Order: sequence, then C-alpha cells, then structure tokens
Amino acid sequence: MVEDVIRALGHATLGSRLRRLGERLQAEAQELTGLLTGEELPSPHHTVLGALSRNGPMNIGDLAVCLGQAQPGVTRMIGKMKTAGLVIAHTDLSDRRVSTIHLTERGKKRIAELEALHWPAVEAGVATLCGQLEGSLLDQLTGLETLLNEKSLKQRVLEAQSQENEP
Amino acid sequence: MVEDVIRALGHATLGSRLRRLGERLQAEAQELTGLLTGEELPSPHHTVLGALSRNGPMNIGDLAVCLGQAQPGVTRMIGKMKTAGLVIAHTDLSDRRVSTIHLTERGKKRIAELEALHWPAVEAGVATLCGQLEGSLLDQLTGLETLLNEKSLKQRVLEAQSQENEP
DNA sequence: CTTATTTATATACTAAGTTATATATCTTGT
DNA sequence: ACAAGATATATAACTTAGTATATAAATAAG
Repeated sequence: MVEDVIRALGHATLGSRLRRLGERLQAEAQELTGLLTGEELPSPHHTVLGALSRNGPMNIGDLAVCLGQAQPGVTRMIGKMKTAGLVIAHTDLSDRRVSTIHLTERGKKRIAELEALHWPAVEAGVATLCGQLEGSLLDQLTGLETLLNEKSLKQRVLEAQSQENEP
Repeated sequence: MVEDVIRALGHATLGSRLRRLGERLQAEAQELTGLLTGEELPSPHHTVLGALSRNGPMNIGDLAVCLGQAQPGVTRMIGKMKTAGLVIAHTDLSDRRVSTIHLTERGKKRIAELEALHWPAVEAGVATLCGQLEGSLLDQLTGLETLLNEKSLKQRVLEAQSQENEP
C-alpha cells in the first residue's frame, strides 16, 4: 500500500490535487457524453458550446473572459471546433479584427443533445455525490475521491438512467 | 460584465472548474517557490521530491501510484529531474527492468529548502484561505475563487512573511 | 531449456493549457 | 491625413498531462 503523496501534503499541494481530480472528472464526463448521446465531445467543447448557447454569438476575446481562460487557447479550440463543423466565424463588418463565433446547425443540434441528455444526467450524478460531502474543502475532496474510487461517476450515472426506465 | 460559464453550469462542469482552479493555484505556488527559496521549481517536481523524501528511494511504477498519475508521465518527469540534477536512477541489481530513483545531494538540498521555506508558508496561506470557506463543495470553490480574485495567494503569503519579521 | 506470457520502463503521438510575440486593423492626436 | 498607439486575433514555443504501443527483462509452462 503506497500512500497518496498529494493528499498527504495537504494544503501545500491543493493546486495539484484540484487539477488531478478535475482531469479525472473531465475524462469520466467525456466518456459519458459518448454513451448518452452516441458521440464523444472533448471537454473544452462543452464549455464553449455552453457559452455560445447561453449568450448567443460571441467573439474570441469575450469567450476567453467568460471561460476564464487565456485567449490563445480559445483561438486554438475554436479552430478545432470549426474543423468539427460545430461553429463558424463571421468577420465583424464594422471592425474587421473581430471575428464573431456562431453555432452551426450541427453545433445547435449537438448542444440540444447535451442539454437534453448529457448535462442533466451529469449534473444529477455529480450533485448526488456532492450531497454526501461535508466539512472542510480538503475533507470534501477526500470524500469525493473516495466515492469515485468506490464507484465511477460513469457507473453511477448509467445506473441512475436504467432505474429511470424501469422504476 | 460577462458571466463565468463554467461556474454557471454548476455540477455539470465541476471537472473543468476544479482543473482551472488547480492550475491557478499551481502557478501561484510555483511563483512563490521562486520568491521564497530563490529558485523556481515546476509544480510536478514538488510532488516527486515529496514522495522521495517521505518514502525514500522508489521505482517509477510506485511513484506513479503514489502520485496518482500515469506511468509515462512520471518517466518523463523523472527524465527532466535527472537533467536538473535533482534525482539519479540506479538499475536494480536483482531485476534489471526496475530503476530505483534516488535523490541527489542537490535534490536533498532543494527539498530541505522546500520543507523549511516553501511548504509551511503555502500550507499556512492556503489553510487560512480554506478556513474562511464553508458550505457545499461548489460554495467553497466559489468562495476560494472570490478570495483569490480579491488578493492573490502570492500576495497573502508575502504579507504574512513580512508580518512575521516585524511583529 | 526453450517458448510464451507477464511486467517495468520507454517512446510516439495527441490534447489542452500557458506566455510571449507577430500581424492586422482601428483609433487618436496633431 | 497620417504617424503613433491601442486592440483583436493568430502564431510560436513550451509545459504537462493522457493513451497506445514498443522494448527489454523476468517468470512460467511444456
């Protein structure tokens, strides 16, 4: 039995710990997208689609702000999403430096699937997990890690789905 | 004022949110290493040094387990730390597939600095922040983000240091 | 005692983020 | 009207993670 060093170091390595747990949840959520909607979607695409769905067409700079992320990363992600046919850029007529990102029909269809099938299921699954946590931030992180070790988010969400169908 | 989409999507994007906040804390902590010990040290080096300091020499596989990370990432990180002169690998005599990673003198010196100067300061700073949080995991994350927006971890730790010197 | 399987580490490729800087366009001051 | 500065996006170079797979060494099976 080897100890978990990042957990053992406590507040001193909280950054590493949050990041590690975040990556784990992202990976599980991405796998769930595939199972629930029939097609995977990289985690950063979710948040971009969410931003465009909530706010309507946006330019790169505003997207970066509302995703809390550096602009070059958003530019690259939008490039991939263009290739995937999810978004399209329109150069602003009154300021040709600005490119406004719109959802394509495919992007709108994809986000409708997310809103109908993926987000509610993940929201419910994660909320159920978080509802079992209490105490300090470190305690809750430990609790969440423990719950995920016992049974993955994926498994929990799929079980909840099947119970819905045969109650 | 643009809304923070990742925050707004709640439990559905908890993974992205944990990761984003983790990266932010890691970046601040790394900057603090430079200020407190005179030389920066990448965040993953901290946890590897911590593991070797707590457990003594370890092989790559066990390191991966106790860091909660995939083996190829650890191999790569150890490669960089060898180049930086922090660790050295000894091939196991009884099983020549296994390479045991030891701290060098420089590595031991570096970790002594971390234990004396960096970890206690960051531990205290982050613990003070976390002590002000309460409620659900999402609430505590929002609280932590808000506190960090008001004043960076770096600034908080440096202020605590100067108060220590002139009480 | 060889062949087959397992195991430990290394390598190749991909993804997503960062900072620093280049490019193109717009705005301003004279 | 035009040079100087500001701003929006793009590109480059780097970091750190992951999965899949190759390599090399040890163990097991016949």
